Amino acid sequence: MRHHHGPRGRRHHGGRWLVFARVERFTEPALLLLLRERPAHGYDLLERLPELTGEQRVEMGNLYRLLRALEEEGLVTSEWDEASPGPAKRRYALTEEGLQLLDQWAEALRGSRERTDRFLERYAERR
Amino acid sequence: MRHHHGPRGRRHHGGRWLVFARVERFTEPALLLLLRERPAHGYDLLERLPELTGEQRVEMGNLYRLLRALEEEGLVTSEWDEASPGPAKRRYALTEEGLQLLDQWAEALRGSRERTDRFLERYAERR
DNA sequence: CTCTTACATGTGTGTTTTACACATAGAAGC
DNA sequence: GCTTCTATGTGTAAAACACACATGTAAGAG
Repeated sequence: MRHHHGPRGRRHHGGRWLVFARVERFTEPALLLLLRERPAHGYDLLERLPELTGEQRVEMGNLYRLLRALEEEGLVTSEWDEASPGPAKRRYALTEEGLQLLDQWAEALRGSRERTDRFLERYAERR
Repeated sequence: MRHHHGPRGRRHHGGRWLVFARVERFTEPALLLLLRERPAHGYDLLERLPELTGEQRVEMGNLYRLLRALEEEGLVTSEWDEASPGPAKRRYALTEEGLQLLDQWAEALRGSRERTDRFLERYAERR
């Protein structure tokens, strides 16, 4: 069994806290941005996501589920890529709706950045 | 029953997406920062948190649970405040461990800010 | 004195998100 | 034949979050 996860973004290690702060559901906008640059399949996105997320790996299981969820919502479309060699791959492309969602994510992320800035400024005061 | 929440940070409204991007578990560092400034009780923190989180209200239920969890971990201490008037209030104060965790959160948030910046720069390219 | 409102601290629980383990299969190199 | 890389998935438990509701003190209005 051995299923015991600690709290999400932090753990105690070597007498000191190690914290990793992430934006909630950040893989979604990261995915949309990569797909705006060019259509791609899941495994390809899996390799390119860490450039944006800063994590070693994104969970592949959740990634594939997210892609299918986005397709159900009409934010991306997909089709089996018959042409290219190797195992069958499903090629995803951004829709107009997905592009609009990406725009909204970008605006929301500017807001998040401002809040983080305010936090850090307030943190820097009164040391 | 009527318990159906949509996806976390976004909803479709009026033919357009409304997205709100938050850092995971952000109430924790916000709480620690407020407590570094001065000891306070839960209800007081509840009113001052939106300055940092940017949300209308933080869920009070989760806030009180978080405070007790932080105490169990030795990050804050508390005692009933007998002196002040009104309903009994539990006054929380930051410990040395809590202060160290706040420092790590601040560093992690600088990392998150940088990743957000990179995302937004990449988003701004190739319009 | 009774009623309402503000203060203050909680519990219960359903839904969503994430982490981790595991399954399946084609193709390429040795 | 065997292993590794590519590629797409399923199962599920823990954690995080949203929403509803419970409990009790005190102050002010009438």
